[in-house]
Amino acid sequence: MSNTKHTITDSEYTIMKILWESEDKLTVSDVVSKLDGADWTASTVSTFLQRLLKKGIISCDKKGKTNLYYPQLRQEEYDLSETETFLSKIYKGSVKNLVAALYENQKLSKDDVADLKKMFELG
Amino acid sequence: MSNTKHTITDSEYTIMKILWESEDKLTVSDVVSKLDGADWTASTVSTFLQRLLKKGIISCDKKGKTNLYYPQLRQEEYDLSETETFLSKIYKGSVKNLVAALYENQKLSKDDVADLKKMFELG
DNA sequence: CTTTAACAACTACAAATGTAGCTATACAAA
DNA sequence: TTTGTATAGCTACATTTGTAGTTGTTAAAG
Repeated sequence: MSNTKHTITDSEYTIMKILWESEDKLTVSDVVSKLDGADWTASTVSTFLQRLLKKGIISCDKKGKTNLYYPQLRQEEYDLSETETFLSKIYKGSVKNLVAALYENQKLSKDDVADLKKMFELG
Repeated sequence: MSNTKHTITDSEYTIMKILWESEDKLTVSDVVSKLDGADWTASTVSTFLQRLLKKGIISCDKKGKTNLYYPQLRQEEYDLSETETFLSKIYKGSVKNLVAALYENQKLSKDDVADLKKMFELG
């Protein structure tokens, strides 16, 4: 329906992962304390949350003055769409091409190969 | 050594694909005429080429006044690095996770599956 | 030799992105 | 009740990205 196809930047994605991982709705400082690598100020995190809100990718409830943020988009949904974009950009849309490229460049461990084999033998 | 790790934007990547596909070094208007979807002016294409030059991702020779552009980075090299960045961002670095996600969401055709199977049986 | 078409180089500018500082307010501690 | 602390809601600003106009020059065409 509403083709409000907004992009999520890398920084925003970092925030989204935190929201997706959490069962509960989170405040700004909840998010800050869950930041791992990135050390952003609360102000910065707040800006990213505002931008995500504006894009309709998250929502929030108000508990008094405090905002409680939560996703409006499921992670699988977003990840799949990103994956398809990526595959068509680099691999003409074919996973096979991707896997082949990694394989040919010894980027797959024996375990990877074994796991993939197993996965397909059941299918 | 020189950690001049520059990023290639989507538009720049479109240009790079054209340079990679060509055997010969290309002028601005060669590139323009090879543009498929995107219709950019020569000016725009020229800007992208200048930026790629500045990033050291391409070089050019001068033939009189005209510049002849060509890649300084192999496509496989770039694509692999992009792929690894992508995999770690979305799939914890594991191709298996990617393939599994696509598989579980019926994003793989029977042909894809057959091809992948074959690929691993030989490995 | 003069006009023109092509091109490089520069300048420009709006939108998106990364990053954070203020300010007013509300809630909790004292 | 006063005071500190967290927070939301601006505002701000540099950088990157997408996109193109302008200018000066050169090579080709006539």
